[in-house]
Amino acid sequence: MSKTTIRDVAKRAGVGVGTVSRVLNNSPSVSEPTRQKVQTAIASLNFIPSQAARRLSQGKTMAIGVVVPFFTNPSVVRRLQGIVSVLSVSKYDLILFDIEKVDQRDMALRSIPQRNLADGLLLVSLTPSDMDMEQIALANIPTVLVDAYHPALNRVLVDNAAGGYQATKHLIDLGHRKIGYISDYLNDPFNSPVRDRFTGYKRALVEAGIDFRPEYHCQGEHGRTQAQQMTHNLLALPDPPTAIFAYSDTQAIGVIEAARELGLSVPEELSVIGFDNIEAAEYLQITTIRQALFDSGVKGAKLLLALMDTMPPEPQEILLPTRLVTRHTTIQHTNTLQRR
Amino acid sequence: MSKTTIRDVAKRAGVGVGTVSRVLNNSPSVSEPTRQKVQTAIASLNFIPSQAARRLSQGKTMAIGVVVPFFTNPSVVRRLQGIVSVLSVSKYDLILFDIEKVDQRDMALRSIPQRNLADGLLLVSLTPSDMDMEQIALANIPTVLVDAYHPALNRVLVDNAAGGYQATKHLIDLGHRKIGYISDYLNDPFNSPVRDRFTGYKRALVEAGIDFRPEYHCQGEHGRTQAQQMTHNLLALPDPPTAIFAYSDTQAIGVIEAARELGLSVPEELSVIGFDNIEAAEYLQITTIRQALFDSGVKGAKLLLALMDTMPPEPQEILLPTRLVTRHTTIQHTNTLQRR
DNA sequence: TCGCTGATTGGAACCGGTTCCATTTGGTGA
DNA sequence: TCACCAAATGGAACCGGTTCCAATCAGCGA
Repeated sequence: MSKTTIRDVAKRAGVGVGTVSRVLNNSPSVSEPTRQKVQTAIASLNFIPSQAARRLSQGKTMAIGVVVPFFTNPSVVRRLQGIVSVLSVSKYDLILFDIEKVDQRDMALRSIPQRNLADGLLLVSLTPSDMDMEQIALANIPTVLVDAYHPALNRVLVDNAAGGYQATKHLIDLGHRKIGYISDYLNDPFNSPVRDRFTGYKRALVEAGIDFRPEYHCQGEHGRTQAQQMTHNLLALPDPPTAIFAYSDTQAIGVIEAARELGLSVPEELSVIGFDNIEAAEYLQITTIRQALFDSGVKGAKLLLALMDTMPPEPQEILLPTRLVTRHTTIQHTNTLQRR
Repeated sequence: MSKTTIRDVAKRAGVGVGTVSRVLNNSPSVSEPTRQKVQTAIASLNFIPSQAARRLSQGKTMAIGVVVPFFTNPSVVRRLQGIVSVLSVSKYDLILFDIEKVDQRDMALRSIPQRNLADGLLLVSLTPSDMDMEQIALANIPTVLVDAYHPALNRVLVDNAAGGYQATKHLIDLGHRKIGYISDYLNDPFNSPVRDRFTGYKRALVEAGIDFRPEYHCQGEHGRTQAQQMTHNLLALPDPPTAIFAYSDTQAIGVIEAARELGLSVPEELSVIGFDNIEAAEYLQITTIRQALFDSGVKGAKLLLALMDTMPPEPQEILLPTRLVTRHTTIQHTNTLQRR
């Protein structure tokens, strides 16, 4: 079927292959009558040029690789939506890689740059190790990190420390002194936001003259049910917190579910603040820290496209702000209310 | 740079290019000592074979194209997650195409099959026209529709008519007689589920001896706010419905918001049932019709992979069932309750 | 009329793999 | 010792575009 090649077209049109190629690429140095002849031949033969051949001879793939962890995570999806919105109107194809397991991570981050099947790379919420970095540098392929940091790479970052601070400050301003923090594992080398938000949390406490209480910090796998379990642990403490800052909205939902199970009303008996402002947070009226998820994808993709034209020597950094969104899961703390 | 080719490797290892190629492809007809030599050379030269060249000479792309409309739609995302979960552990790369605008649709559906940059195609929630079909047939590329129908194509379908029936039946069983239906435009040629669910809705009414009232059916653009507006219209009728069946959970959320604005309590004064069972429906405790979103993606991707091995002459069809999930937005209708 | 220039055009070489055919080598049975 | 066969290997041809250089041609000034 589609075995018609540029040579067939050339023969049919009575011209050389070079001329056909020129017509295909809109080269200005083809006379109008010739162009007509070739185009007629192309149409009558139903010819479609082979991407693969073009890629090989040009050395360009016209594709951008997007690497995403845990494609089920709503905030990752939102960032990806931003990326897609930019790339779908660009001339580049989008090749999507999903990393679900830790061991996939290393393999992928090492092999993807090398297979040179993409002219550019976007890594979403994935902090490359120095070893990964080596492969990326070796491949010499323009790369942008979205929601991840490496000094040698271009990046779009969210000010997570500020966000953590805002969240905690909000609770403090509401009169809370006993504030729990539920998060992913702090020592995950590939997740730096978790540490940044924690830093903000502690800074807000210190500023308010509140001692950090290690037992108020729970860490575990990311997820709603895990957060639910951690909340049960927190609230079972002899002196439980009156407010909980959850690392993500997904986890905040788990916190709220745990409270419901314990018969605690939110926010009257327990204030809860999340992070991300995913759509569900709006539906559930969860107070949260908004970060520009969609926009981080947009910015990252645009930065990459710009870099692919002219690679600046210095890695670029775009820092996006966070903002408190007050809804109905946080409220003024009143000492009079007896809990439990 | 990554300009090392198979010939460099061959020279370095003191063998022929054919042998290097054989080593790369794990051909059994290479002696162990030779394989060692070649592998050493590969490692020392830091050689990575070029995908583009391989694709050209093999005539295979090792990629699957996935075409998705409105990538912001949660149910589409969920299906895509299913697809990704299968493809990310396959040997195929995933090329993602997003179609946001109607005019993109035609262009994409016509050009994507032709550019033969993929060995297989998955179309999600996109009903191809006969003209599109022509292009697909012409390209002779294995294709599977997920949540869309065309007699000539393999497909994974959800029993939307049954789902529409279940939803309506549920409301009827609860004693409702005045049941609104809020949906996308019925005459959208590319959206067949909207008609199927409507069919189920009417069938349930007929079976129960309830006359279909055209004024109870609102159609409009898909979306939460649009549904919100339509609900206002419905509830402003002289004899408003006591229950509303929304075409999607997203729209059901809009319905609930409209009810809240009007001071109507759900479900006491207005029962609401959605469709899809997206995650937000669980959080919000919305009664809905569950369809296997994620699973439809999984099934579609697996079907495609199977087809790419052996293409059966007859188009395959997989029909997935729907199931009522009762939560807290529907309740027994009581005539005693005076509305408005 | 001739030489020169710029605009078109033809087509070989190339991109970097795979494949297949020819050749070499080692081993086996008679 | 020789014929024969299977295993291993070398390398030219090929996949289908692009690119660049050489060739042709028309037009123009001298």
